[in-house]
Amino acid sequence: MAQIDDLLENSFSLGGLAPDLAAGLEALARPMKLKAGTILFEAGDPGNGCYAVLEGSLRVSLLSAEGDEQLLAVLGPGQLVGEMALLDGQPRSATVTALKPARLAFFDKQAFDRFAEDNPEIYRHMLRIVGGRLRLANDVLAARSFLPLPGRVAKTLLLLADSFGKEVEKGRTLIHYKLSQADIANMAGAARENVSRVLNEWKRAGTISQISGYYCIEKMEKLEDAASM
Amino acid sequence: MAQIDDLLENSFSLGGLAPDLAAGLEALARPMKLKAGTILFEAGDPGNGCYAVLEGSLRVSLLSAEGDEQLLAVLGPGQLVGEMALLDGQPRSATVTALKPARLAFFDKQAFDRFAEDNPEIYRHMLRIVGGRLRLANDVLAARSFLPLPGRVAKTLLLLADSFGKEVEKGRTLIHYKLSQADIANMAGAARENVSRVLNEWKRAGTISQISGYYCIEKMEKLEDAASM
DNA sequence: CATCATCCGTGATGACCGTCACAGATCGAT
DNA sequence: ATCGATCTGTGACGGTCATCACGGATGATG
Repeated sequence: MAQIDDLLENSFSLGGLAPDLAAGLEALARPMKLKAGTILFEAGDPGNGCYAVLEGSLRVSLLSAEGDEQLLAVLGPGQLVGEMALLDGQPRSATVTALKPARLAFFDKQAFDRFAEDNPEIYRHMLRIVGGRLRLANDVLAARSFLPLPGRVAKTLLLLADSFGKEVEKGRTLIHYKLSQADIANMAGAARENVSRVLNEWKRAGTISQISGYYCIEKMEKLEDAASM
Repeated sequence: MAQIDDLLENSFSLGGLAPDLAAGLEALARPMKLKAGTILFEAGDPGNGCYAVLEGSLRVSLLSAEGDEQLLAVLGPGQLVGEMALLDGQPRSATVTALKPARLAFFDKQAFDRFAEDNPEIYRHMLRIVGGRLRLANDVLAARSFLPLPGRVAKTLLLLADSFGKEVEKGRTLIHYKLSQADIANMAGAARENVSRVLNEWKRAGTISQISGYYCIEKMEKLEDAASM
């Protein structure tokens, strides 16, 4: 359980809690595993708690009746998911799946509520997380509204770089997550074929590159420029 | 100040607070007026507090560099706006304007923070509000991703009916807010001309009508059907 | 290493919808 | 009541981008 503790104390999303709170939360957490390719929950399901990612990554997406996907986010270790269910009793608003095996910590709604009643400061923390999500959502919507296809792809890469980027060298940012063109297309809201064309153009121009399958941003400015509204 | 009190206790957004909390908030509120056509704040401004609408209505929107607008919401009396600034210290993420004169109650960030420290239950309340906004944002993004133009217009009308609809008669819902086609277009993410074509088609089919300028939904199912994904 | 599944590149085609253009309608203001 | 300003209806045109089609690359798996 030490690892959960570590994450709760150190991660971006869960960090900043007073030690006694983190300890209290740790006691609530129920560790669990998720196999590759399985669904954690689907939009419309009743929400009975939330999860923290300990290891692996989860994809959060909206699905249309025809099976089209709008990828909202890919969450790595330290991120919370499904937290909305703790607030209102509403059903889950998105679908969450694991591509590769993942380890999670589950927080039961009832237990969490009881804990929060005694430690209401925890809400302040949740507010910051949910607020951040809202900002992100607005940002994505703005991109969708104002930017043409290449701009949306640029925006997508920049967002991914925020979550998974490692500045491997001065000015070069590696996106340390295995992405298919289809993934990028589903985030940017575009057809895979056109994403392919855009990415290749940028590769030829030296704006981006691929290092053993991982995308690498070579000229950040070019992308920022394409993504600016 | 009795009116503020009324709103805080009765409104959808602010209701449900324990009476002593509502009273405490009332003490914090600073009444203010906004003239027609003025900007309350713009995206990028530092956020120093939040506002509750007492009278009139505000439009929340994102603006592109070229002046295009993405209307996120129209808020009527009882709604909170600018609450994100209370959570993190981030700048405002959207622009809020008043078309017609409005009366507001302003909550200063510092004062609010101090109050919330003593009454942390208030955060639970904020969470429900922000969570609702996030759900809405995802919903709008899904519509943008999956629905063709007519579907997005239908969705927009249904959303507006949620905020401003009065069931004037069995099955007929009047949207009690003055909307131009341009407004609807800016919410739906479409060109005004095409919105015009869609609305007229629906008028001819008897799906909607206009009563002294206000739109009225005659056949809700038709719209729901068009907006379903 | 052979086979199958997925992923990727690229052309051709055309639909959807944004833009332009403009006339008629509506509404406030003087 | 009149004028200007804004809003609305409708046609024509063209661009962006989704879709289809398919061959080649890459990578998992027995």
